[in-house]
Amino acid sequence: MMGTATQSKSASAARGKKSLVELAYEKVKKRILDNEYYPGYQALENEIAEELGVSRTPVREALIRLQHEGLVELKPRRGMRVVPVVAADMKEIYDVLTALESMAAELLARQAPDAKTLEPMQTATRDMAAALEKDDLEAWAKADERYHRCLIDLCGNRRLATMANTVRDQGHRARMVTLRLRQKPSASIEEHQQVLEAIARGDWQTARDVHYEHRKRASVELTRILEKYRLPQL
Amino acid sequence: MMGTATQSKSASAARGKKSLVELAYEKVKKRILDNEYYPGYQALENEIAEELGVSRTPVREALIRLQHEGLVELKPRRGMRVVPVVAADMKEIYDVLTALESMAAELLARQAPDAKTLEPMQTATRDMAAALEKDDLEAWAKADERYHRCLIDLCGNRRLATMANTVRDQGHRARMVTLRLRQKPSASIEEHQQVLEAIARGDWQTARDVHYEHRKRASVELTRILEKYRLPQL
DNA sequence: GTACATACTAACGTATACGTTAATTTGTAC
DNA sequence: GTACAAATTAACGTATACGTTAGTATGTAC
Repeated sequence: MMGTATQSKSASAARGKKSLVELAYEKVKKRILDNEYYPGYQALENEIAEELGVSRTPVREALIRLQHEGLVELKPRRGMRVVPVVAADMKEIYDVLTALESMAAELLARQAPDAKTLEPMQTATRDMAAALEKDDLEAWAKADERYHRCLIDLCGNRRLATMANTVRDQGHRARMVTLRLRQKPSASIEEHQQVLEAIARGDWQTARDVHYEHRKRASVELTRILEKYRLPQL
Repeated sequence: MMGTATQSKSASAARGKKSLVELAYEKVKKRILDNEYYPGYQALENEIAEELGVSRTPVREALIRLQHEGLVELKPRRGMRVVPVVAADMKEIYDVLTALESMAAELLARQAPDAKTLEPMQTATRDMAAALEKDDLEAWAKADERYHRCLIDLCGNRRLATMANTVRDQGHRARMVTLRLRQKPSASIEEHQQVLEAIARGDWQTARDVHYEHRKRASVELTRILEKYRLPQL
């Protein structure tokens, strides 16, 4: 069985420029975010290693990383378990996002960036409007995510960006599931535009405050839906 | 050499309830925070493993964790390197702390906690005043840290707490070094008291805003000192 | 059938083995 | 002495080995 998985594989990995740890990390993470490894799903280190055709070592390191990022739990004899997200978790996640992103909006506004810098965010906002016209919620969600991702990338604070990305990933599944359960998310577009205008004119207080309210509103909306539909875990 | 470090050690580790990874993590982290492994210090996985009397495996896992927490860098052939903190890093760190802690103050205030809950923070603030009377800066710093740690622990958001602790550790060394270079930090005590009062009466906006200004002030003060004294890296 | 003791299994934590390759050293030409 | 090529070294990434032990299965008494 799997006799071909010899050490000569390490050579191909080196050529491909990616370590087996990174590979395992990305694959497992993708499966979790895509809901292929559903909440509560369990698997042993061995199983994943065999699935990916590598030894336990890189899988183990990848799982440890995913554990620290809050996507899986590692229990001594039970392997990894995809951590389910409940309503209370979602509130935590959104509170952290609110804090970090409104700071990002402030930091970006303080730089009073030119139109060219802000264009990715402008484009994302326009794409959201276009997607909503066509009732394409998937596209809307993608554009929305792009907007938020740009914001934290542009703010210039690497530590903040890493942390915000980590918690956003934690809430990814829940956001996807609730996408179809809520009203048309039309308010977001207007709010994004207000934030963008404030940023463009260097009005960091307004940028911060409006973004803060934007996230807070989204948080309440989402939490309410989770409770209304009694979604126990996502 | 080190012939006694056989696998039978794993038994003793189990008895002691702590894995060798945790042990290595804590020891290396302590040495970094205590400035024993100074900024820029380099060491190979092997060296640390031998120092700690364990094999490379747990050391490696501990170092990877420290890397994700921003305390060390791992470079392919050079082992680990303690990452130096420059003025720009300090600004990043304080901006993240400002964002997270002012959210923590808000969250705590929204719970309108009773006096008993807030007592650890009250005590910490009083200890700060007492330490300052005696010109004991070490004690002041410890009490100050206790105040901030209590705040984020009490706010109830675990994710926020973990992240805030991580970045605070990143700035630990710099804070210690600058402790003696700045004016008597007397403003902090008054500000802490204002935040506490706001929290106690459930005034979450004031709690948030005052704490925000408190951190911002500290950030500017610290950054200015780093530049004034031309401290290149800490 | 239930309750408990014993034997067994296998997953993990850690140690060790090993191929690859970046960094260094040695060597050579000019 | 400098510039470049060949040989050497050793650190890492990954695979494999192995002891410990939690969890399960087997067995026995009632």
